[in-house]
Amino acid sequence: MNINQATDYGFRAVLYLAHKDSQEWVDAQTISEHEAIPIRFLLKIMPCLTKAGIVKSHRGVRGGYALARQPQDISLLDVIEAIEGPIYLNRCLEDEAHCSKQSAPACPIHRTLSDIQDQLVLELSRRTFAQMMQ
Amino acid sequence: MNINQATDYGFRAVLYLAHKDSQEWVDAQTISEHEAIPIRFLLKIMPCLTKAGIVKSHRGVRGGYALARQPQDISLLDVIEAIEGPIYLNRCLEDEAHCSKQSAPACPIHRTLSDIQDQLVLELSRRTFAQMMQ
DNA sequence: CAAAACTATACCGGTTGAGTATATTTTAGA
DNA sequence: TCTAAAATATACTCAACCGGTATAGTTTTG
Repeated sequence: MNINQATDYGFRAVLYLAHKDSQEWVDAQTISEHEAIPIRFLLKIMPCLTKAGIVKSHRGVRGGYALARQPQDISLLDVIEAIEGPIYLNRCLEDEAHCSKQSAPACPIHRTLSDIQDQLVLELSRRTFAQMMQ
Repeated sequence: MNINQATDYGFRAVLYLAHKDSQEWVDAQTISEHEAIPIRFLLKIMPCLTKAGIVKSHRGVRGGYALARQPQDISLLDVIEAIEGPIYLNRCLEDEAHCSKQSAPACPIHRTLSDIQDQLVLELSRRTFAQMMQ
């Protein structure tokens, strides 16, 4: 029941870029040093963020990364889903076939967890990087 | 970011017992059959629930399990913590030493996740098995 | 004392997590 | 045009965890 380390590093990388001018390319080495993220691991994480449209990248000499959207338009949920995929509190909420009783919709546990998951996802989508910059 | 299968089975076992008379011992075989839980796996999970004071057990002939508390006094959180231990959305929320920047309290990401974790835990503690029996 | 039940512990195969390594591609600029 | 700086793709490693099974032991009733 937790966020993985790659996602945590992703949060930090995005927050770091949020403090920079979005016209300026910041290379992975710089992010790595300032945020204490292993460089090779960071280089594996960043493409997830670019594919999700959170960050843009530029290769070659003087290349690097910059935010692709405004900080107020990037939520914690965006980063989590970019790196880990969708959130499911229980595997039966991902695919009802996982319920060994084959009764997901009628199951009160399923319904309760579904409610709580919805609240969690909503809350994560409300928290933006703009809020965390202050 | 999810609840594991043992916990899911734990929810079902507790909910099943909640529908029974608490004076009556229900054996693992019966729970296993009604809730479609692999018997040997269930037998590994149940001691977590007894140690947490959620369920009581009785060995020997005509032994089994029964709830140790009223359904309205058992929350989803109780069962999760009994089986998985405490909830931490991020490993830095478990132990600040995990923060590679060594700045957990000052970190806006840490603070935000901490807020969200508190909300999640509160919500899980509000949902009781009595509510799920209706 | 025998059988029915729970308990403790160890094992196992598969998957995920965290991170490293290597080779490739793109680009700016000398 | 060549070189160096950067990102990308892919594969690898090693440990931990997950889901489940197996074995042996203890307690209790009748």
